[in-house]
Amino acid sequence: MDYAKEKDLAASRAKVMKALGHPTRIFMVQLLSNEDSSVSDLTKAVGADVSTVSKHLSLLKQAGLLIDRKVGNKVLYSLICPCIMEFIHCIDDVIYQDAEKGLSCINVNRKKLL
Amino acid sequence: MDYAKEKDLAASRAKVMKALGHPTRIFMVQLLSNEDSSVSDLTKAVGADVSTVSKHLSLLKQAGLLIDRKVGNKVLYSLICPCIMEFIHCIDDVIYQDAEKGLSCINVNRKKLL
DNA sequence: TGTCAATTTGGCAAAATTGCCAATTATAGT
DNA sequence: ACTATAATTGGCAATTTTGCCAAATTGACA
Repeated sequence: MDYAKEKDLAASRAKVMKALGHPTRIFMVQLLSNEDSSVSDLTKAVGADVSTVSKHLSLLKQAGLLIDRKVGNKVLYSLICPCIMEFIHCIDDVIYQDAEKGLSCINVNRKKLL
Repeated sequence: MDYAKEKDLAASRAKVMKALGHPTRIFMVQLLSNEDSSVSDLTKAVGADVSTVSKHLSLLKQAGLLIDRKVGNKVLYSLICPCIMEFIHCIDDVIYQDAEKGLSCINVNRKKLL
């Protein structure tokens, strides 16, 4: 077997995952799921150098997760897919399951449905 | 504002995302969503050194995504949350939306619902 | 017990990521 | 045009990740 297609798909998916695989970046995505924010707002919230924040944002944009627009003096970033948060909540199952051992992910899901 | 809790959550989430943020690792997760596999099987599919594959697997295990069990001569790995694949499909929306510009993620989702 | 196949671990060099500072660009408001 | 604020970019050192080889470990089975 060659798996060429599956590997291509994996590479595309990995790129997006990787973008989300940094504490500061996923934190900013969380903030942006509440409201569009400027670089300076995010910089305050994150507590790092502006240049660092700016680079993280452009990486997220590059991954297809954010868009930006100029408003007055500032650049506002927004989530392209607000649905990305549902997706992130899905990851939380893995974290819970890790926290309370023995409780399978499926049970966690069932719990939430009840 | 302090955001201490949100930042903690972000860090936990980032850890899992990061584990999935590598082409080889997410490819193996894809394979494991079909059937449990041994290190040697995965090694063939991936086409890297066994030691490399073994290390990737232990990283995924460490992230809470896989478990392993010994069966005869081999170590079989399996997905703890098969639901992780739904979550991965969610990412595909971002990829599609990137491919066909102008089609928002929400529309892609609507399409799938129809 | 000895051997062999399967897997993990140690070690290391190459590559990639991260985050800060300094310098640059852009633009709103005076 | 000038100034001040906002953001991006270039550059670089420090850290982390990656992937291979070689060596050690594990367990099945003769």
